[in-house]
Amino acid sequence: MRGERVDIVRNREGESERVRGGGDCCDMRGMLGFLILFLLSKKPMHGQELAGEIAIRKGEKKLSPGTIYPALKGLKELGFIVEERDGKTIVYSLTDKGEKALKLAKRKFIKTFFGIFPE
Amino acid sequence: MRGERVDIVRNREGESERVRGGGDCCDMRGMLGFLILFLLSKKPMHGQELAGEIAIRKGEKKLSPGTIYPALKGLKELGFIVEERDGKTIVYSLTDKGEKALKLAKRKFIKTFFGIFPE
DNA sequence: TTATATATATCGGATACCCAATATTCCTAT
DNA sequence: ATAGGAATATTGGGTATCCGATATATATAA
Repeated sequence: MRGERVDIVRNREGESERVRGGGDCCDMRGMLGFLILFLLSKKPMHGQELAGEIAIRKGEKKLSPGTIYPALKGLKELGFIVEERDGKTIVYSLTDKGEKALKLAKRKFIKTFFGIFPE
Repeated sequence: MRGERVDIVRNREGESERVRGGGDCCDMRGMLGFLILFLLSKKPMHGQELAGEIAIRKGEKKLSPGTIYPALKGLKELGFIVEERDGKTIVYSLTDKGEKALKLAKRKFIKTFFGIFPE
């Protein structure tokens, strides 16, 4: 089926559960640009590397090329990231503008979701 | 203009900056259902109360009725929340199913955004 | 050189998020 | 009873997030 989103999640007993995206509650879309900026701020990466890192964090399959490349293109057009070819790959890193934008977005994110993280 | 999203953010100098949603970086949409479940898990609330709480957290205007009510309707149809009329308002609270879904979603959220929050 | 594998890029389509505007319901005050 | 206000609800439209499929480019291996 097309567009189906499935997660593999480990429950308390260590069994893997197969559930609709976001544990059936909400699909946890969104904030892709934010997540990309955050990850690139820690380490410049190329597209597939980024997709792999996001997959690990989300516990999902890698984002399809139709998701990751348009997202990178958008951030580049906004002037938040720059690309540098490195052999077969294109390594992305934050610009100063991207750093500033990330900082603002982070502040907002933390305020919005305050209390979600266990102390 | 329609659909325009603007935030008011205070910068380091305490001046208020007017920026496109999410600090110009990414619009921070998404996860509305998740945020609603989280807030309701702390305290049952009615629609406008919820919208007010979200506005404070995001530093934005209150979500429009066209956003908050369909979101609540969806969560209700999924069986995650129940409503109880209280005079003029309808108070929403989590069901057991909603609690479970929130728990799973929280786990995923924390894993996805690990490192965003300053320790 | 040619084949293969990987990374990058684009396209069409589906769904979720979100808004402003409008409509409806319900309580309360007059 | 009725007028006003607040909460709730729906509608139409715009954008972002996603997917799978397909196409292109590049490096490496045969």
